[in-house]
Amino acid sequence: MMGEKPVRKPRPTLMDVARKAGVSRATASLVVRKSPLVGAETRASVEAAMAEIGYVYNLGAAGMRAARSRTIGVIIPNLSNPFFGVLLAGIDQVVDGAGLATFIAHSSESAGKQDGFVTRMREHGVDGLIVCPAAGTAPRFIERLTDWGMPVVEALRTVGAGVVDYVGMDQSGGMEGAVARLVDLGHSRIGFVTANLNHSAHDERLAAFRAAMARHGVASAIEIEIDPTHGEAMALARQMAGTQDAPTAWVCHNDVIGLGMHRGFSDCGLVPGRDMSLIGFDNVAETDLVRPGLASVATEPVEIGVLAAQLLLRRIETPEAEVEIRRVPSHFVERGSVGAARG
Amino acid sequence: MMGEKPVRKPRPTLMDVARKAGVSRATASLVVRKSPLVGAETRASVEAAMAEIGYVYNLGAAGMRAARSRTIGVIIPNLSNPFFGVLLAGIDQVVDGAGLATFIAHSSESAGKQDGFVTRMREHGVDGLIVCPAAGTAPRFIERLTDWGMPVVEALRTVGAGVVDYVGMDQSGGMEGAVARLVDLGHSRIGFVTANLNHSAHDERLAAFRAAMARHGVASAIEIEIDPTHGEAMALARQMAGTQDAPTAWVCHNDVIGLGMHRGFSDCGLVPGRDMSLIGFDNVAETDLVRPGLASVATEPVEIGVLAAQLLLRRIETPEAEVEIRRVPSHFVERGSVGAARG
DNA sequence: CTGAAAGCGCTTACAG
DNA sequence: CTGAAAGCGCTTACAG
Repeated sequence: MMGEKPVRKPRPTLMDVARKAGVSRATASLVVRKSPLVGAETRASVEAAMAEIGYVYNLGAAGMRAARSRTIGVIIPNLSNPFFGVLLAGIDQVVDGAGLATFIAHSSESAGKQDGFVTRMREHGVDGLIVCPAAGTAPRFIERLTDWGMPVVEALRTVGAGVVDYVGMDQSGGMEGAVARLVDLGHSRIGFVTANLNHSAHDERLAAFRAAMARHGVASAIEIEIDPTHGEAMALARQMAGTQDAPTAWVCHNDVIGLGMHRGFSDCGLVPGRDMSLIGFDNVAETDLVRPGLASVATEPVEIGVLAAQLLLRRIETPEAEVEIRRVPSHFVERGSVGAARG
Repeated sequence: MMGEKPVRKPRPTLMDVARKAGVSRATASLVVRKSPLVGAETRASVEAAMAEIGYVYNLGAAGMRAARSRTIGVIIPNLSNPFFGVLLAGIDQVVDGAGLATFIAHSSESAGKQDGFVTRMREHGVDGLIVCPAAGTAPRFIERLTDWGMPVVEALRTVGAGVVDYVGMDQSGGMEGAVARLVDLGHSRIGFVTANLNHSAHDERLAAFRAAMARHGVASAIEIEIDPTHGEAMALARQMAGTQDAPTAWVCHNDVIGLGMHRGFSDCGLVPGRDMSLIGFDNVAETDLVRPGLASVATEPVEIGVLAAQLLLRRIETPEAEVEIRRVPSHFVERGSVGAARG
């Protein structure tokens, strides 16, 4: 058994490998780095030596000389939101595929924690950073990173678009689809429920809503800002259920709010899609679990993650490349929570 | 503006700091490491020098000599499951508090990918590893890590319990509560829906169910294994809705299955809690969104993450410490999906 | 509290 | 393709 003496064994070095294989250390180094300069026979014997003595490449030492760590950092504002888990999976897929490792940090929407992380990541010598800025992050945050010469890509939210690469979603396509469908169904009193978070995606969604409403010649009945939690959204729906002349249709900043309102209306005996229409945003898996299903706007977190990682790798490779901004389209997904307006 | 020449500036070294402050490099090093050996005045002047020239501590170089990286690795099988996001937040909280950074890797339940990650983490010189083993991981996986002398803690699932520290959940408390409540309500035909995943938490849940059933003198009506997806669970519920003598109550391996069955039964016009009883596992936030709410067994992902990180830090500090196994209690949470058995 | 020396494990030119 | 030398930026004893 163990647990008695799990003492860390001294790791063999490249010198040990070289000695074992009867070559110089430089040659062994070339083999490790898969250089084509080494002959097949030599390579085989070095690799055999490595296997035999249990050699482990020391990336830290290599990086110190080579001035790169084969490491990137990712800063995520909210790990409890499944949306970010999926985004992370997309990033990981590309970064891992390129042979790099990912540091993760969880800002909990705190710009202060975020500042600390950035310093730590820099001390660890990350080759680049993907950041989804915490709510309330100042543009100064990104400037500091670029002053350092740190390759940076913003994802989902931006405070420095135009200065660094950015991959966000195009809110307008999905929002237009949602509003157009509501208008088609005869709704003219349409409300928007936004979240009290200060970040670009929030502002863009609200702006996209207003633009779509204007395009269809409808005035927004009401815009309400709440904490983006199930509980707050349920409370709002219960209140609205008893309100005279409340909107006949609601668009919500995200599915957390949409699902909460769905439950709140249902608790009051109102059926979404019949008594009022309800649309969320993000199209998370749970929209299919409630009855009737919650219509939503689909965004592509995996694709956004993949693109962000690709842009970062490019930026690391080519620091002087043009700043690039990518917007991943969104589209409306209809479900039972949407129906015709009632007289 | 930038985007033109974000060339990485050469970082100042400790030698630069020492020169600037008029001290030796060793003294500067002591200041960086917050050693008490340095006088207040000297410290102040060194710190001023660091600030002035924009010094950034090079953790890679420091770690090479000190033989520790102030870095740990975490291997997670499924980032799309919000449960793991929350677990990660718990881990991060402790690790970050201790001043270490976290590498994350996403195995997607693949033991093969997992092997690759472990090698890479080792090359990066992580000080320790928290692993939630992918389904199907062989015990050999953990043995290899301990052979290397790598500090390891298993979380949520174990293939090497007794050999390394492990923090899991105690399935039995919550399961007993769930089964006891069903029996109380007069149910005698109780089914269990398990997931086709091969890992310890899966086996434990099934065993806990059987034990609770035996304790109450009930024979399981049926045990069914499915893909743990909403779709499969919905399909199963629809099938069961039309089955003569189907169980009057169901316990599910997790909330993904529970929520899927909830929707499936509802689609057939059956109301959980009235026409049959339904209990999930994990108590995710979404259990409160469906109507009636899905009863579930609450486990504590944050606490499990916190404990796992604490055990790892201890193990790194004290490699020879006794192997420790911790089980975080679970408890039954009743909601509307549970009701009296009908004649 | 400080200085000079050696070394952590690798890569980078540079000469063969 | 190979070898000997220097250096990446820090920490660790060790003598003052």
